[in-house]
Amino acid sequence: MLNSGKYLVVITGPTAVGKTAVAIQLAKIWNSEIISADSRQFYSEMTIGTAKPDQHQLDEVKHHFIGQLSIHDYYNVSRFETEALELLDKLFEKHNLVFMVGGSGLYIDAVCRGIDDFPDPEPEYRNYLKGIYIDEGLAKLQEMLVKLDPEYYATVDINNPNRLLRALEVCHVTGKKFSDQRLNSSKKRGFQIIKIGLNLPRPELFSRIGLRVDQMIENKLVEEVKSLLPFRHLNALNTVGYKEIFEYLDSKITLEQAIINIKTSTRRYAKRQLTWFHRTDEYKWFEPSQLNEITNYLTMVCK
RNA sequence: GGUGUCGUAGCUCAGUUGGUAGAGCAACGGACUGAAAAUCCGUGUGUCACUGGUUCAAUUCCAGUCGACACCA
Repeated sequence: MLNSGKYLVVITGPTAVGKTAVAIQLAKIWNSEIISADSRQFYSEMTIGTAKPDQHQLDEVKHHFIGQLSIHDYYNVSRFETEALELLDKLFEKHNLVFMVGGSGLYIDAVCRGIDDFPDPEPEYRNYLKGIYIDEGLAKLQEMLVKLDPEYYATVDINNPNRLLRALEVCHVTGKKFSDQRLNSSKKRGFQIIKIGLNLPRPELFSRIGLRVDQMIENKLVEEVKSLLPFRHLNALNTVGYKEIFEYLDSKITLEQAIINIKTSTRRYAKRQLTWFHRTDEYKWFEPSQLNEITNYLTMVCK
């Protein structure tokens, strides 16, 4: 049943552009709620380094998917797709517009167009593959994949260990070729989707990134990271702002250098986000200050 | 003041037995369906400090100038 009066408004853009503030303003205007699509703000232990909305902002508008996980939990895009869709069903009972805000392009796409169904990975087998990668190198993984799934091998980036590992893992768990199951099809959703991108001229964005990193340090980022030191091997902590402070805590670099490195990594991350968002021309782009224009646009589009 | 070493990409440096130069990092561009703030790929952007000399040809050799550092006074 297609519910044409329901709209998911996606608000995205590079890190530090000012998505949170805009989303809160819009959600207040429509008296609605916010689904976060930020793969690092999920974790309750990571607050300062992920620039989560502060308590005041969280009190203004109901947010979902902020701090609902522990860094010790296993999570992935597919689960996010399922959980976000379940939640959207509920939210659309009360709201015509629901806002999804975040910078994790893959997670946004999973909600908007879906992701193919695969069984959950087996941790033991994943570790086994990782062991092979470490002991025998990339070439061994390539050799394994070309035998199991030559079609995928021909199209995949064979220098990217993550891609190879993933494909091998799926072949093993399902007993079928990865390429036969990777349909890359678009699923129909029971709501309309409106995509808004926020961006700023590069120098302005970069200066905001610098300021925000300085602010994180003032807000005691180092303390937060220090408390997570025992868990540094966890995937959640393979994150900009945390990696660099770990190096500082290891006395490999000075704090000053760590701060410079965080700014650099964040700029590069912002660029990667933009590359992802520009894959499609589905986004209508605004500057974060154009709240009136965005509001008018939404009013016009959401009938 | 004297002697020595150095001055090459945004940064750290390599190199050319004389034929106008290349690595890492940064920067810039891109890919990406269960790790995605992850992971991976591509691109060299240059008055080789300056001025003169030798030479067919100088970033390279020689002299001077300037600058940095070290040591000696």
